[in-house]
Amino acid sequence: MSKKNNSVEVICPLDYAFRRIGGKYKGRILWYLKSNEVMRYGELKRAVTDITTKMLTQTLRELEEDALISRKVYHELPPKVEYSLTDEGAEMLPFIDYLRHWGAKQMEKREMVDLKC
Amino acid sequence: MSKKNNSVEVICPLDYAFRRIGGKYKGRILWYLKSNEVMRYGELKRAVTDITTKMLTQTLRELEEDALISRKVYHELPPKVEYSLTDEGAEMLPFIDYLRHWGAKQMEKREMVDLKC
DNA sequence: TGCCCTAGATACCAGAAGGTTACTATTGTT
DNA sequence: AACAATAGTAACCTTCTGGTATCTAGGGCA
Repeated sequence: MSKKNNSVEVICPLDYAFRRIGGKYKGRILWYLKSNEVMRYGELKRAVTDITTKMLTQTLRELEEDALISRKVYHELPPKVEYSLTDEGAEMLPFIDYLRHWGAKQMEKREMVDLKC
Repeated sequence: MSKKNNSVEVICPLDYAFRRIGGKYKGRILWYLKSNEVMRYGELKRAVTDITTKMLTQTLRELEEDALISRKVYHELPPKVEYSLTDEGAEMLPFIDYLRHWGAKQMEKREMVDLKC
């Protein structure tokens, strides 16, 4: 998320992992990419209903920097950019699945309404 | 984390789950509780080396509100309070394990120093 | 009497994360 | 000539998260 590249970072792996997949939209983006193999910028924008272009771009850049997704630019007009999971990103899927199910179960228990996302 | 109890919350289970276990120290606290069965406030304070009393108390309250840990007060002097995982909290452990290992692997790949926490 | 212990509470503050709005380039279409 | 479509940028502002510092109760102990 943030990048304090001053000297050697000594941190807890759990914190590190959380920072890499935390953030308001990262989980959902990875999730959508799982189901769709490859998605264009606009498709993602429509999928993550409440995201703004600023946040989408920013989040995609962070995920790319972290090697969880890859970005393929087609030099065409109008522009076309495709996003897909990398192998490292795909490794996060079991974990995302687990969290989704757990979250859904908890929400049910609390009678919260599940916005199927 | 935050509680905006205005009307019915309609959210994505993934977001919901992230909010419940996100936060700077939640993962680590759950992790320590896993290894120790039950821990006192002061023990946790010493375990989570960089946490302040404010953040520890706040985080414990949130975890308790979310039913991930339980809090047992002994009415003694000096005070004694024990924290332990609930069943729901224990359900998070596989996920925490997964994240920890993934984080450790990634850190190794990036030659970062693992502060064993 | 004053200091230590435990398990916090409280007020105030800084910085990070995220939101809003407007703007960009380039080509095809009407 | 104006507009649509795509994939963004940039400046600015607000909110949220976490940090700092100080204070609490109530008994044991020197």
